[in-house]
Amino acid sequence: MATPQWLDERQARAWQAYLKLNQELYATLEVQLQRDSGLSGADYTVLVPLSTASAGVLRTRELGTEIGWDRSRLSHQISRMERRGLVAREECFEDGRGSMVRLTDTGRSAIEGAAPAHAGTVRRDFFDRLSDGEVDTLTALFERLLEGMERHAV
Amino acid sequence: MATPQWLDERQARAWQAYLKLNQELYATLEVQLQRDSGLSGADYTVLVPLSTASAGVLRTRELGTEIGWDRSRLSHQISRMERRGLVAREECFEDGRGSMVRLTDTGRSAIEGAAPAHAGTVRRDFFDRLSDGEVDTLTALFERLLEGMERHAV
DNA sequence: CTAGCTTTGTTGATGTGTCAACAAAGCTGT
DNA sequence: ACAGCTTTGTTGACACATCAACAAAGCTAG
Repeated sequence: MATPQWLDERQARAWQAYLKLNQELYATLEVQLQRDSGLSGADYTVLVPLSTASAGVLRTRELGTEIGWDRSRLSHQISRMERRGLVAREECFEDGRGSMVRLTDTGRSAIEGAAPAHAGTVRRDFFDRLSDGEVDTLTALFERLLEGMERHAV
Repeated sequence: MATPQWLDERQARAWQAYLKLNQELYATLEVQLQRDSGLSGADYTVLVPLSTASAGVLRTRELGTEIGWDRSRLSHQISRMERRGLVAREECFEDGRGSMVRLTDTGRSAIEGAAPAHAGTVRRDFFDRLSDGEVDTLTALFERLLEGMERHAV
């Protein structure tokens, strides 16, 4: 989404920088993750909550809520990850509609192997170039923007 | 890409806010574009440089460089857009390997119809919630981060 | 000139994201 | 009990992104 005119010059420059930064940062993280661990960003996003859940099992719905994905997207992703042995589907006893996702040993090794280098890349390309004060400034601005959007989305 | 532990608390919070903001903002823009103009974000990105190019024609390679896409991604996207009549492929006379992409009348109407509402959404969810000083701060930080990444990418 | 390398673009395969349709189970009011 | 609504999850279709293989044209050194 390039968004040209209809923004003033100051805004256009800010917007360009924001879009470009996202593009570069996401691409870098995706490549690093894939190369060093064989995981995609989508895999990583799914594995993180599973790895911190007690027993490595989560209700599918919970998992989806936690990462902000809808049911379809998550179901497709789980199917692909199941094929590769990263997770396993299990029956949900409390609720016959539901299903559980279990982190396999393979999946746990993958996420534990991937996390340090991933976080290292985030630090190298993001936090190491910002002072503590700047990080706080960014956090405040991002959270303010987010709050505004959530109020709006309703 | 959720990135949990391995960042300190301040960093984790900043990173979460950044990821969430991107997710919300991109989703909002995508929905608004699609609903109000029938264009996707990918369509929009391709149409913008075409709409400002003289005669509405660009060398495919130039277009790709401008928006930072590789040849394959662009070729696939052009094929989909060509099917819908938004652009047309033409022969490149100066260089027999190349090809040109022309913005059709349909494509021009689409981008001109879409731009104001798109920019309006960007303003509403982003710039209207930031002071001029904050916009400048963000621009400076984003550009600094970008510069660091480009140096690194080599 | 021409053999080999580079540049440009297309294609097919596969992973990812969104949408609409569907099915099964749970819930609610009567 | 049960009809109708909601919740949860899966599936198929299609748009989008990435990668590797390929082909054709240009370039360059001998």
